[in-house]
Amino acid sequence: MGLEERRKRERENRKTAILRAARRLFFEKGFKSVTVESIARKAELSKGSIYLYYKGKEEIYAHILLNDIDKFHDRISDLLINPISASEVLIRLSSIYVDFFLNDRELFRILVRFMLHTPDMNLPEDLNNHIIKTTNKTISVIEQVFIYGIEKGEFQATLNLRLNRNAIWGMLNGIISLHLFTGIEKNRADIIQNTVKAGLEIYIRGISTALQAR
Amino acid sequence: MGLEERRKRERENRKTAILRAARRLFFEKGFKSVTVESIARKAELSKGSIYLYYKGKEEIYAHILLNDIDKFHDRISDLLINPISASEVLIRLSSIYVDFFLNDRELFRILVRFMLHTPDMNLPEDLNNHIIKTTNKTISVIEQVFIYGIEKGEFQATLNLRLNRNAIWGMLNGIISLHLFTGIEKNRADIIQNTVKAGLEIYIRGISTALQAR
DNA sequence: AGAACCGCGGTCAATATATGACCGCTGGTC
DNA sequence: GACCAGCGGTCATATATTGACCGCGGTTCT
Repeated sequence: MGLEERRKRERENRKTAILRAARRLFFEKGFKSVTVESIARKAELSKGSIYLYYKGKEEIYAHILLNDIDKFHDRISDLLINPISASEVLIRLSSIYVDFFLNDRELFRILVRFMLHTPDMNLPEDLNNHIIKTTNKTISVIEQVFIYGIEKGEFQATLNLRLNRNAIWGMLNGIISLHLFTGIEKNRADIIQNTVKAGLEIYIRGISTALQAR
Repeated sequence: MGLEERRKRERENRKTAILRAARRLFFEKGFKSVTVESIARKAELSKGSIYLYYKGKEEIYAHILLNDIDKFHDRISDLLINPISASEVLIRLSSIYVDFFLNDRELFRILVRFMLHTPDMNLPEDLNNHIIKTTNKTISVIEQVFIYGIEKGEFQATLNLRLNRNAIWGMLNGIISLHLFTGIEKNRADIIQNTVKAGLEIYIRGISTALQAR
């Protein structure tokens, strides 16, 4: 209700307005071909004002990445709260994964390049660390699901965690990459989701104890 | 989407924020005992800023009156769009009238003093004219209802328009004044509404053709 | 190759907006 | 009638915003 409070609130609003504007632009054009001027216009500000809120174009980009990565990690982590079965969690996880990156190709591109150790731009040190840390935490969720599945007797106890984690991870990225590369559009997302789901179910069958029981 | 546009929009937002803040204060304390500083605080601005948007306290008050009067007139005018019967319109009109002024005592006080030609403050010339004009238009709605009633054969054709208009108008104001004066509160509004409705129905019976038919 | 040019990220003097200490007046108190 | 308190309104100061401008890296022209 105060006066200081109002200015603070308005400052935050400006910052998020810039982020929202920039996010849409980066999403559809990529980092390089988005100009600061265009961000300013979309945020209904002048170019100079952008620099009152962020150090520069790169920092804006960094914030967007951080937001997206954290949001993604949160969505994935939520799966562990009330797991029904390990298989189910894996399937949901994949669905979230695919959905997220089909809506955020730019982030996907960044993360893939990160994984391949060929980043295409210099991000600030701490952002780099954050990305690596959060990505690892997210990947480790898959491992945790495997552990949970083994504990519940759902998966074979002899499962190689790292190997299987990498397999799932790779499969997801592969399918997404393939579809993005071949230019499939967002409104065909269901096709991709079905492809992933089908592949995953076969994969899960391969590592489940049910197979052994027969 | 533009930049000029954003600033214009924000200016309007500030103006309405001030008006909203001021309205609440005026409503509960009356014109004199509301300080500009208190309006500024409620609108989360400094006192000086208020004067960037309005010439002064009086102008703010004037705008509030204008808004309220126009809104009131609109609500009353809407009744003429799809009239069911003249009696029904009169009853609805009275209900809106009472409801409106129970929620806006300050405006009621002003308008009554206007009608009695004893305004308690000097308002700008054009505001004065607007109030008089709009008030007359609103009063004339009652006359139009009578005319409509006569045309539909609902009321006696010999009805004296001005006399009956004044009677209704006076009755409404009288009942509201009485209740405001005796300190009845807003949450007892139903009692006032029922009083008005009962009185009005008797009045309408008095001027309706149905009586003659018996 | 290198000259000439262009477009962009980033800067900064100029402008617009917001603030609150201050002024003069008024109405009340002793 | 001298004092005071409290208010509406002002204005020098502080903060926020703007867009013309700068320099640099990349691209085209000769």
